Amino acid sequence: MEGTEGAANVDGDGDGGDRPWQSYHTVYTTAKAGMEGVDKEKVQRVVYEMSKGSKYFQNEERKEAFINQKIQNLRIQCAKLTQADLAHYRKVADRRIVELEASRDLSRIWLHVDMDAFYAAVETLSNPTLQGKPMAVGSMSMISTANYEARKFGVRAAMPGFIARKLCPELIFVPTDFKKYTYYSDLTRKVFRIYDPNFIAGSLDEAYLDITEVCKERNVKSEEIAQELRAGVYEETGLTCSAGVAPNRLLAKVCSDINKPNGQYVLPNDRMAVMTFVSSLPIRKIGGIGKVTEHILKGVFEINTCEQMLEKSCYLYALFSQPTAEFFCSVGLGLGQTDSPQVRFRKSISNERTFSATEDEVLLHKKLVELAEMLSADMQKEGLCGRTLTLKLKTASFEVRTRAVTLQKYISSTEDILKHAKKLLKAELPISVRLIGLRVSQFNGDKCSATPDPTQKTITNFITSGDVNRNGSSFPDVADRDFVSDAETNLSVDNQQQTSQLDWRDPFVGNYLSDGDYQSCVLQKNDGIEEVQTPSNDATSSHHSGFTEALGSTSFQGQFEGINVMNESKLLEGASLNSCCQETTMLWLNDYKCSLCGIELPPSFVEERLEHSDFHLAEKLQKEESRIHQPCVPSGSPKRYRRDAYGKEEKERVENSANVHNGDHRRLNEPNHQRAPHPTQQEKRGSIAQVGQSSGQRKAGERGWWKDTRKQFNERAETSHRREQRDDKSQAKPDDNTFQRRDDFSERKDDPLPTSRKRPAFREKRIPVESGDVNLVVGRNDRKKEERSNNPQHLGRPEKPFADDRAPNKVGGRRDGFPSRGRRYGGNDSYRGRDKFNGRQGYSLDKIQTEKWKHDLYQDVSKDPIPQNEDDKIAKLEALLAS
DNA sequence: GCGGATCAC
DNA sequence: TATGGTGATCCGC
Ligand SMILES: Nc1ccn([C@H]2C[C@H](O)[C@@H](COP(=O)(O)OP(=O)(O)OP(=O)(O)O)O2)c(=O)n1
Ligand SMILES: [Mg+2]
Repeated sequence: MEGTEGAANVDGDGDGGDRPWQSYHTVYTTAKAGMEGVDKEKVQRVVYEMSKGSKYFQNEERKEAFINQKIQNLRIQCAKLTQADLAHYRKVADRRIVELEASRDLSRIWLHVDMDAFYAAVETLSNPTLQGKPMAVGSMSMISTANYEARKFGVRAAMPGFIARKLCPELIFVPTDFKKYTYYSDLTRKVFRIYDPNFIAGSLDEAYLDITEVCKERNVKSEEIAQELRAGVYEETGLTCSAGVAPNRLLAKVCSDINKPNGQYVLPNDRMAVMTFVSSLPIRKIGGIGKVTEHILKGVFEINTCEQMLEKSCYLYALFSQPTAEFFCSVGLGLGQTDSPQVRFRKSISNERTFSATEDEVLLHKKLVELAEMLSADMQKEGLCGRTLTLKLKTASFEVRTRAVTLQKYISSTEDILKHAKKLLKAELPISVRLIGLRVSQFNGDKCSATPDPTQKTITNFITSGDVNRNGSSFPDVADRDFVSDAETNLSVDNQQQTSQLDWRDPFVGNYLSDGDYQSCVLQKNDGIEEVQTPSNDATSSHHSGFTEALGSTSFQGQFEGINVMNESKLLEGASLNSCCQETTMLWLNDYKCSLCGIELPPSFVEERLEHSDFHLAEKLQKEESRIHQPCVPSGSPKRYRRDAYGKEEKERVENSANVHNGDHRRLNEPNHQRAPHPTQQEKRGSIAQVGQSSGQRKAGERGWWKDTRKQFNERAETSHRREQRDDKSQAKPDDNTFQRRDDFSERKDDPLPTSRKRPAFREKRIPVESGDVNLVVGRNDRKKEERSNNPQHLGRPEKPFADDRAPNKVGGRRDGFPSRGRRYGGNDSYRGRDKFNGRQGYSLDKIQTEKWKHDLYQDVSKDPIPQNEDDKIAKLEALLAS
């Protein structure tokens, strides 16, 4: 902590200037285990030298500049807070903290186990001659992970191989082999199951086990279980792993990293122990707090440790959304999830490929076909059908773009996917890209293994088409019906003859619409009826889908719930106002909240308030005007128009034939099912790196700082129980292979119940800031707003890698072996917890918006935030906290 | 619903 | 020469 304080005088950070290599984006997260003793500065310099000037680097710089701008804006907002504002947020924050404290659950014992240098260790098992030599799994382009010998040189996961080789000329590269990793992963899970049949598998190499019962039944200490478990894993696989034990998953994960290579650390279920542990813990160690979040918290609030989250809590509540601020505070309290998450199903399936940047349309088309085929195969393997297709492109300059369409029909066939993907791609066309990806989401209920073939589809479409037409959305078919594609083709061809668009003839023959087609689509639509309807349709559509989701999906529930709450609160709160002068008068309730939208705006934000009231006025005028004029659609540039037309077209279709389609699909889909959900869950790892550099202040002591922390933790532990939590590496030496059978894992089925915390919707606070404007503007041509970050799911997470390793394609060149696809999802789970403590945050600084929860906060404080019946409890906790 | 972004492994 | 792939979630529109 001492070092931490020093960090307070951060300043602008020394990037840029004399030591450009220290810019935080060049910092590979060197905080990972095994980086002790590494000359970080040297690594930084090498990385910088090797990257400097590259397109990749330039893009990183661009992103960093953007974030720095955001930091600036946040600082400005901070500076604007008056004493009164701070007092207000102080109150809000304190109240929340007390409530969070009240939710602390120390009854469970969680163990997080994480294999050491997993892929590398497995490779070493296969080839013992690699032992003791610096080695990395991956290629010259990208490294998946590196063994500890290599880490001494600064080599690490996600680092391009050519840079790694620069750092360590003798580095041995081993290609990835996911089958192997999966095999060993299964072996480890077999051991995990012994201690917790419902363990939560994170990725291939990590898992969370609730060992509460085992400890109780066998009357043994958690550390003994950890020892035993690790020994068991070693015996079964010949691989070493590390474990962390704590009262919740978030901390267990942090603990498993403390004595990382082949060690363990136990954090007792004791509040003081937890608070002490967390007090000096760097925020970056927390899953969900990544490079950007760390940079922002450090840059704006000078927060380096979890404890400081509490110290700055009022600022956090003042500048971020409640869920975000709450997450941060919960981290400061060392809270995390302790329940057993419910099974979750995958929400999307995707695939993407990187290749040498090209603008060759034929080539791109080819890629698209391959992706569509693979994706379709994966979907059918799992019996999935989805209605939203998203195309992802990464330009030669590393800028990522996504374009999506939501269809009325659920699709899964290569043809369907391709048909729409081509349209999306074409709209972006002339473009030089280095990556193309496809993703399908919005699954039909869940599974729909049926519909795997054209046959059924054809029938469905046939029926569908009739309905669609009946509804008047004539053109629409293009997008949906498969069989109709013939018609579509014809149409397309015709148009092509008329309008042309040679470039696309080859690759996209028949399926693609030329610009002319788009236009005619639009025209047809207009003729058909639309425009007038559009407005109302949109509204309906939106509402409808929202409703549906709320009913069917837990994850979205919160959102809608939130909206409802907002409305209600509006009504409640401003009842007297709303009922009579809602539209005309805007008041600042309690001198903080807008009576119309609920946004909270401190009195000191004079300009913002004026702007805000102007906004409502404008809104009102606009409404009135539209009432008079009605619809009419302005169109932008041709290109843009094209896209819009496409999207709108789809939307309408959804509306018009939703019922019919749903019926059909349901029938088709229901049948199969089987998706063994194996709820793997995972957590992220918070270890990391050193952005430290960027903050000049702690540069010197940084490495030592955390190291010391580790030492402290160990000492403390030893002192109290004298047990060596740290194993000697002696115990395990991954040498001989021991492989055996495989197994599969089980899943967790408990249903957790939603607990207290409402879903974190991570919005930010939205304090209007004029500076926000600046920010927004900063965005480039298209837009770009600000950002946010989020999430960790210390919970579920699907598993990713999978054995397949399907040869990635490469176009111009090489290809690396990465997990190309994550099948194995058999179940996925990924849950996420919408629950409590997952990290996420959103930073923004943008305009103003109505922030519902903000109001909630306000109400909480000024009215009656705390449930009566809990007063006592709270009071007690308060006393506890005070002590 | 869409697009941009973060995070994790 | 050369900077990955898969999935989830958030936020502001
Ligand atoms: N950006 C990343 C990070 C990790 N992995 C893969 C390779 C790792 O072997 C595996 C597990 O990730 P870990 O973060 O647990 O890293 P290791 O197990 O390799 O090392 P450690 O000993 O630090 O756990 O996931 C990857 O492909 N890409
Ligand atoms: Mg690991």
